[in-house]
Amino acid sequence: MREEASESMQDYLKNIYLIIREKGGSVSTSELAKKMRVSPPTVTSMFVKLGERKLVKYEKYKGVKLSKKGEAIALEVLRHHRLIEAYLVEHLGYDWSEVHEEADVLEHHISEKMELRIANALGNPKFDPHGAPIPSADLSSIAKDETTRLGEHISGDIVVIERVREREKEELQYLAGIGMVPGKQAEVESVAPFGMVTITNENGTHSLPKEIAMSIHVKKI
Amino acid sequence: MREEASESMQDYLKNIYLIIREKGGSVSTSELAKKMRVSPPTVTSMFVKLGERKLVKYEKYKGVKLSKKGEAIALEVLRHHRLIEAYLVEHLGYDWSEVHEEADVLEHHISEKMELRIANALGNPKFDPHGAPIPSADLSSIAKDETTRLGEHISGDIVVIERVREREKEELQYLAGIGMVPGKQAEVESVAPFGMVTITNENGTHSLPKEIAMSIHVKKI
DNA sequence: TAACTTTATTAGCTCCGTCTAAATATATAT
DNA sequence: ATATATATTTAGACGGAGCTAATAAAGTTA
Repeated sequence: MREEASESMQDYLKNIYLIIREKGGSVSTSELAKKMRVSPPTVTSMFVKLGERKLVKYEKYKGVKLSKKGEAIALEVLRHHRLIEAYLVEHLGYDWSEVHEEADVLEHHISEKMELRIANALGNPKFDPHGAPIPSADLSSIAKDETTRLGEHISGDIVVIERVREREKEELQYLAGIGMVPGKQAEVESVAPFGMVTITNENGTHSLPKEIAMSIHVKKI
Repeated sequence: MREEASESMQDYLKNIYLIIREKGGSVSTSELAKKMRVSPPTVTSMFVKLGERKLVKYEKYKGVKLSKKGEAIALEVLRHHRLIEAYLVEHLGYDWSEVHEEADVLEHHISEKMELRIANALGNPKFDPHGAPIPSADLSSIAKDETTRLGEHISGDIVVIERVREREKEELQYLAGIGMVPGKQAEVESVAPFGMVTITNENGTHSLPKEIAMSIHVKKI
């Protein structure tokens, strides 16, 4: 499956998928250029190439959407990424916050066989250590997101953390340090006009900038 | 360390190292081209590039030798390769004969941190599942080869297998099937003039072509 | 040693993924 | 509605790693 796309193409497909899953619609040149830290012309030329290979539907000046095949490749890479993250935490003693870079590389290089063995060793998990859903082996499904963002809540809400989106390692380490990891509870103390959220949990009271609060997926209880 | 060389360069360095370790001297263009399945001009241009980067000493028409730095990179990659092979067998249930391809890819993509964790998980082994020595973490040493080749022995010799060099997966599977794996014993029944070696072990009597017999490292007992 | 064979190098091309600078489309604001 | 600002694409270049065809050096043999 993913052998039909180069490592670089796989990366573009994965990032297109992630952006669309988060905001829907299509992905623009500049959006992707920023996310992948390449120049806009590089993205344009990749859009053309992916379009020719029918991995993407590309309309000039209107961005791309994934084709069925493109989505399958994206899901396969994402499955690898998240399984690897889980494996590194469960079996090699990595910390939750430091698995991302390693997985970002290895996701392109493990075989089908290794994917299977890793999944088995983990008991075919449905979520990775950040709480992100792992696509199923047949790439047919991925758990639907039924969470809200911490940044959308109001004073008094008590929530349980379901997922923390991938961010800089230092930010994740900080969150881990204050107990804001999947499975833990927190109560929203207040929300400042500019979006700063203050919460209290078993570790005390902490304030989080809006952007961070929007990266924390929760369920109200 | 190895970040100073591209994946492709790492591969050349590793293969140069392996050839020199086996036969000494220097490595010729055609030798390496054959081993790596690329054309001779491709090898020549890589020799030039590695020479410029001082990873190799290249003399026109006389092949290459590794520099200190080139050897260190080769050893690092080899350490990765063999640790990964060992890990796949010990922790992910791979068979001895099927780990090579996976390791050949992953050797270039694991981080220092992962190398360390894998080595620890394995108890810092000195040999991989084929019996090949694993370079030490500081790349200063690699176990000296004190074995002979099965193909060098004569009728009546009883040997214990120390190592089976990497070959085609099917060949390794065959050898595993007849009990010719590191740790097992065998007696040399006869050696035909064209080098065919016939041995008897706990699985019965088997004949091996010379080339295979030369890939099996043993110690006489 | 001269002729021939084998091995290695040079020349020049290709594809991939990236870039910058210039041109053009689209979106926004006066 | 026009001018300006922003986003996107086109044009053209580059480095990496590979290839084939042509040339040249080294090695071998008569």
